[in-house]
Amino acid sequence: MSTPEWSGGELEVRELRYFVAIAEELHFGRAATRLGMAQPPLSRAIRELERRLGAQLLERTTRRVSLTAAGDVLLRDARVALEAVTAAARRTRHAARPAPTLRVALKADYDAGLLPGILAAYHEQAAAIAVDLLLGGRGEQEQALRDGRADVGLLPTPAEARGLDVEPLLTEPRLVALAATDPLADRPTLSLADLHGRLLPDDLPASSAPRDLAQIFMLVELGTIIWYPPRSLAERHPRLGVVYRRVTDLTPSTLCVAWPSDCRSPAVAAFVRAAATVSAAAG
Amino acid sequence: MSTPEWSGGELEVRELRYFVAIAEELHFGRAATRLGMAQPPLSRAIRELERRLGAQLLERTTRRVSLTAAGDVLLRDARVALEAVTAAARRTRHAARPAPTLRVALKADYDAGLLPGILAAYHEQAAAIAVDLLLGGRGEQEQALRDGRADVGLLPTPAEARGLDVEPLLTEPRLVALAATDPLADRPTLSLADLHGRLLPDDLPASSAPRDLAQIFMLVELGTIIWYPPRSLAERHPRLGVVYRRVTDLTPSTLCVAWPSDCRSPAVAAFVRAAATVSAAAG
DNA sequence: CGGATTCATATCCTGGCGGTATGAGTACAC
DNA sequence: GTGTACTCATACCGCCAGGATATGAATCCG
Repeated sequence: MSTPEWSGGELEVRELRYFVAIAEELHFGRAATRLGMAQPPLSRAIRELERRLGAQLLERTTRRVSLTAAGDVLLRDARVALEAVTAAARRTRHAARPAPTLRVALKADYDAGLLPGILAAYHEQAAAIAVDLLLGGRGEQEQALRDGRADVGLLPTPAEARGLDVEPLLTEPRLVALAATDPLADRPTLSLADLHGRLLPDDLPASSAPRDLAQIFMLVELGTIIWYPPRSLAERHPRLGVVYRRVTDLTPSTLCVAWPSDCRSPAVAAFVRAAATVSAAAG
Repeated sequence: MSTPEWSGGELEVRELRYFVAIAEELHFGRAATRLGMAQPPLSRAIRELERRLGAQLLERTTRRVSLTAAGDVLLRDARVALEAVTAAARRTRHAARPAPTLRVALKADYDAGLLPGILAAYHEQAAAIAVDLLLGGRGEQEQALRDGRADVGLLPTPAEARGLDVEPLLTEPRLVALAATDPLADRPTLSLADLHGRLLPDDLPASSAPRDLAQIFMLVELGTIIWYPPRSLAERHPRLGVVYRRVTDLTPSTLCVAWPSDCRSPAVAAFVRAAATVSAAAG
């Protein structure tokens, strides 16, 4: 049962990149420019791809290009496959370095104070190697783990865990951060209904979205936004002009350790063990 | 941050296939034969791959080939990436068929009797399309889901859920199937300790491993092996010469519905909903 | 020490892939 | 309705990537 439904040649990474570019641009000319090539060979490559798959991927008139159902399927799967290929290259290049490191992806200040303990426990283990910290914003940890830039991650409840193994470490409530001058700041406890309609950091347009804690604090102090940090983060960042209040019905935040599910590296295993140990001791 | 750590060209599917073949054979000549090509171009391709990755993948003397640490990393990741590429092709080809079907992978008799109900509930939904059943042995369901031959699976507690989303449907105890003539058959209840040392179907060498229920039953009746079927399966297969007994400390079996985690097909969603509904009604 | 085995090197050649020039179909202005 | 601009398809050319064959070099074994 090596290859039962064989209906033509082999998919190639180059073709997948071409197709993704066109599917995203829906325009052969622009896609060709983005790929750094001319339009005709691109047209021909897609036609060849369609022939080999026995599937029409794009509806095209001379004025409009659109995806077929099959094209939509390929777009999703091609992105996943390309990600896997680049991850393979990145991980291999890293593994070949004279002294490979354990690359830990995390979001600054979202370690619930566990990081120093975890690192200490990790370094005591035999399988431990040097650690590189990879700081990133919301969601970048998952991306880094999937595309091979990181080996293990420390992150609050991953939304998109596809391809990752996850181990929860610590669950803690989130608070709401308000301007001290906010009318609601007088009340010791709030509910989500009280906060309905308030802007969160993610609600701002990308151009003015805050990129770090200092920017978030400024916007909170001004009353532009409110913010739901985990309790441990709030406790470590007392700040004039900003108050924290409990919110009765706000879902808590769970700090997790995550790693690519096909990973067999002893260093990653050691890190996960260390994290589990420290969280058990803390919990 | 398009491609920060750029250290040479692009990995290609062809090269990954070459590398996997060599890594598995650890012999250039045999790998070349398997790939249907001559040995020299294969050697050159691997050398080029190593140059582009900046990583030595294989230690070779004229008499022995072995994987380096980096090669081991690439072998794992290349397999995953190749699987993703062939899955993309298979799914696209299937989606392009005039009337695509929902391909349900399952293990015969391991549906806990839920399948008819699930199919009925599924077909009542608007998003339902025709169903193809894909029967396979242990572990083949996961494989089929990952490589694009199946869209959704019904399977007992998947061991290797990498890249799959899983929803548990029904947990039920497993029993032990014994020859009626077995001394232990006199006792109403057993423990794992009583059965220590007995052969299970998986313990047999691949050549004589049973491939279906009839073969398993024969071996059980002969006393060659014992077997741990889920209760619902045992109930539907009473059989002369074989008795079922409860085992106090045997882990139960959970029937699950599983699907590729990046899937957005409405037909799959409908099937999962139907399965959840039926299992809730049954539970 | 000689033969067998196996990976590397040298050289040739074909076909795939990209480029340029041009055709053809469609939307839109007026 | 007709011209114009836009965009995808076709035709054709040229280069080099990648495969084949022949041979060399290194190691193991008797």
